Amino acid sequence: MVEQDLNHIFHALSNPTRRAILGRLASGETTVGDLSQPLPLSFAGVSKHLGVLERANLVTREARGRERVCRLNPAALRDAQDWLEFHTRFWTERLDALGALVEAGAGGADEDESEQR
Amino acid sequence: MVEQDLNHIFHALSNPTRRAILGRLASGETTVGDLSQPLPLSFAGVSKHLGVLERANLVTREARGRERVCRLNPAALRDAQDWLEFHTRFWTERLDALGALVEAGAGGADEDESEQR
DNA sequence: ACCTCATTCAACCTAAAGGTTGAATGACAG
DNA sequence: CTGTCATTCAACCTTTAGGTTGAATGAGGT
Repeated sequence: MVEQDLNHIFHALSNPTRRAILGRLASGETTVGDLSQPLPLSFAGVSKHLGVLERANLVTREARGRERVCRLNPAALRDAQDWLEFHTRFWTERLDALGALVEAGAGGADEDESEQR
Repeated sequence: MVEQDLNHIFHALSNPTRRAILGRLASGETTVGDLSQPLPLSFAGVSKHLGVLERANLVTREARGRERVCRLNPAALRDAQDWLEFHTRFWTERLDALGALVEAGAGGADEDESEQR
C-alpha cells in the first residue's frame, strides 16, 4: 500500500454520494441500476462515482449478463483505517505528553515558552 | 458532527502534502515558515493547504507576534476514524456473514444464486 | 434479425483544487 | 517612522471533479 492509494481512498471517501453508495453496498451487492435508483443523479453520474470507488479499490464491478454487480472490498477501507488509527494514537500520545509537561512543569507560570526560534 | 465535516476531513486527508504537514505537526507545533521550509511549494501554497486543514478542523492557527503557530486538533481525526471504524466493522460482519452462508449452504454447488431479479 | 435494457463512453460544461506570482498587512528592530 | 520579516490576499492559470446529455456497446428476449 502506497501514498497514492491513500490519496485515492480518502478522495473517494470525501464525497457524500460515494459514502452513501458504500453504505448501500454494505447491506449486499447490487447492480448499478439499483444503486442509482434512489440517487438524484443520472445513471452515467453514478457510473462515474463507481469508477472513483473502483480506482480506490473500495468497490469491484463484475459483469453478470448485461448488468454489472458491485460489491464492497473492505481491504482498502482497512488501509485508511490503519493510517488513521496510527495517527490518532500517535498524535494523542504526543499531545498528552505535551499537556503533562505543561501541567507538571509550569504550574501556572510559562517557563515552557522557552523556545529558541 | 455532520456529513459536511466528513467531506472536509476526508478531502483534507486525500492530499499527500497535507498528510505530510499533519505528520510534521504531530511532533510539535510549528510556524507556517518552518512548515513550508522542507516542502517543494511556495509559501502561499502551504498557507492554502493549512486553510484546508483548518476548514476540516484538523489544525488550528494562532497568531504569535508576526508568526502563526499551527497545532494539531486530534478531535477531527477521531471523527474520521469513528466513521471508518464503524464501517469496517459493519462491512466485515456483513461480508463474513455472506461468506459463512455461502460456505455452509452451498458446499460447492450454487444454490445460493437463487436471486429473483 | 430485431428491439430493448443496462451500462459505459465521449464530449461538453461549470466549479473547485492546487499551484504560481506580486501586492497588502501587520509585528518587530533600528 | 522606516525597513524587514512572516504571513495572507487577490488574481491568475491549468488540471481535476462532478455533473449533464446523447451515442455506442453488448447481452437477452421474441
